[in-house]
Amino acid sequence: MSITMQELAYMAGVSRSTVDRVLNGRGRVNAETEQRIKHLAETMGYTPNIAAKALASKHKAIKIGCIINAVGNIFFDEVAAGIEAAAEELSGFDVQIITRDVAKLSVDQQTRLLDQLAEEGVQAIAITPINDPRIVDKLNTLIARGIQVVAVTADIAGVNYLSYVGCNHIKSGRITANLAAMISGWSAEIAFVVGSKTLLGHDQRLSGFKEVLKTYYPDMHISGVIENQDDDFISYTKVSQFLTAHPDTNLVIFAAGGSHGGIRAIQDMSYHCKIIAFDLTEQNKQYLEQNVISCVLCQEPFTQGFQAIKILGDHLLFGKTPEKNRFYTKTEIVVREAL
Amino acid sequence: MSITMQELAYMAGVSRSTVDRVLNGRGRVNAETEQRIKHLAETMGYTPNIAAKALASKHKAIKIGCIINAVGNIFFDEVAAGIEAAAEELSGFDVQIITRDVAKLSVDQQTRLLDQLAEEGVQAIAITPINDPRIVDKLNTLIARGIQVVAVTADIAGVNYLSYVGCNHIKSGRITANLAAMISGWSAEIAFVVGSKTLLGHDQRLSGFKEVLKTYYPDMHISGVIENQDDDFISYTKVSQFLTAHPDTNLVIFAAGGSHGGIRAIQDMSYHCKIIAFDLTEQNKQYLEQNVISCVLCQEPFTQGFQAIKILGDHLLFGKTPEKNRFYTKTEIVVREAL
DNA sequence: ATGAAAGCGCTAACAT
DNA sequence: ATGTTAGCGCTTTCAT
Repeated sequence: MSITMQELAYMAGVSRSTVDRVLNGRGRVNAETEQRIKHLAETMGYTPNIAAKALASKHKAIKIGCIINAVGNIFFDEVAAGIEAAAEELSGFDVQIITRDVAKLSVDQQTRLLDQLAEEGVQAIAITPINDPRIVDKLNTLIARGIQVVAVTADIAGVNYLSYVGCNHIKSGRITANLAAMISGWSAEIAFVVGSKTLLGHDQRLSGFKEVLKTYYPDMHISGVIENQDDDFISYTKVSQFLTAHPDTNLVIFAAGGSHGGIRAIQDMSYHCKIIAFDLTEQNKQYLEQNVISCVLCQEPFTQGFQAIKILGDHLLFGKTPEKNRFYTKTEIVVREAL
Repeated sequence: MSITMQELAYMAGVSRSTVDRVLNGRGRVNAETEQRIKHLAETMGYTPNIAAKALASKHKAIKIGCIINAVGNIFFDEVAAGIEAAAEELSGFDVQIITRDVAKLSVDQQTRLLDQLAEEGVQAIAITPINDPRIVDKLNTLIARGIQVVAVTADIAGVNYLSYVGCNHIKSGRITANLAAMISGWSAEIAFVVGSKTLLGHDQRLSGFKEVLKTYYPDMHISGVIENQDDDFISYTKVSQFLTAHPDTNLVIFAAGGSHGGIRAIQDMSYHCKIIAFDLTEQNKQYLEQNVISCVLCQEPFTQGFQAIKILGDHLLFGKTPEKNRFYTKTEIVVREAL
């Protein structure tokens, strides 16, 4: 238990308020006194009592807006649960989390939602941003207005975020390659399914994957990249066409949504191959249980939601700015027995 | 932000203290009043303000003793780090963590340390207990005296713990089997290395492993179980002898310490086989990087230490008793690219 | 530029 | 059995 402000004040021969001003940068303090107190706090190893802070600043209301794609997707359900949990941890403060979740957003819709949140007076926003210049502009405008933004799950370039929270896609691609090699005996013909090549995350994942194949596994080849728009039916059609055209494929990797449709195609063709999928959806769980999928890679969706809100709360409440502006979640490898 | 005690008191027409007595079970309160207040709190959805609680009970000093095998073992270093982190989170309360860490403990030594801690007046103990009847007795005696105990990492039977925090060994064994099958194409001759068959955890892990082989993988056989006492040199000798005697072994699983010695033996013999090891020691990391080990299984040592203290703190400080008295950590699968 | 005082929600003596 | 009072360490007015 560290020293208190009161004690510092006594030692410095000033009042508690002055110490408060110095330590919280509220200004209006003699420069010399300021230095003296800062130094004192430093040498005495002062750390603020977080409980007292919480109690005292209870009336400081903060509003955080959230825009995540939540409906009917277990991944985002978990993100939402993480947000919930973080909000819970912030109870005791006057924080209000305004969630706007929609199944699938157009750029227009997302822009509109952002404007709405700004109007409602949020001081911070957690968002899974669409990779579009208009969103970049909009976010930068809001940031310029003093609204803090954290990007969750999806990263886009050109925005001055407080932080990005989500998967390190390159690394997850590399891990996928490593795993793919392990389960296929270092030799395979691979179909790599992504949502869209223009999606930053999916593309990076593919790059990471390729890098590792090139460096370590000369006998593993990508026979093709399939884009399924994260859609089960497109997935069904395209996978089925692809496998007909490339019957030597013996490993299919779903680095995207739509694994359900793709796997159904494989089963309907009675095609024999190994499968790796991403995200622990209900269907992927079942496929795992039935040994259809070898393993599923997860990206800690709960943690993503949790950390996004935590970072924002810490910033707004305690003025903490995260030292690195990227918070990477782990890529978890889930096998049947781990369910 | 929920309703406060003060408000409840006003609504019930009593004083704050009475509400406090009721809600914290301090007794000395009219049964009828008690019911009324309880009901009121319930219907109004009262939740205590944790920050205020922390502030007010600052002077309530608590002492927690820790006995873990810490010296020179990265696994327990991580456990210790978790303990540290939890203690940090409890700063703001007057908690004192007394750590007694020793390299390797005899039953006598552990008993003595327990007595010492009791004498120092700890209210709770986190311990990695030795599986011995004397320890069981000693712990139960302390528990009878009102000292709360949490078992970390190692579970032993017959003790009325507040909770066990650690790996689900059976499950980790099952996962190991699953993984082993994946990387060896569902067919292998396996050497399974444990510290000691009499160690509850290691034995359970072996059971889980066997179960899965039996159910799912008829072509995978355990050609032998090696006991290495978690010692690198015993490991070296025994593994080397075993492989000479069983030259068809093509997968070695180190479900114990001493993987370094065992792997060295394999390398010295220029023996070719796949390897799975437990715990991310410095050496295992290197072997992973060099593709000597296929993958390493981890058991979240940090989380183990963290949760042990958290459970104890929550109990002592807030009277929370965990609903389930087993907290299982995940079995993490780590591949080279994940390092 | 600095200080004094009230209050955040709760606990723990100390009354009654 | 119940109420009163004084803090816990901090923030926030409001004086000076």
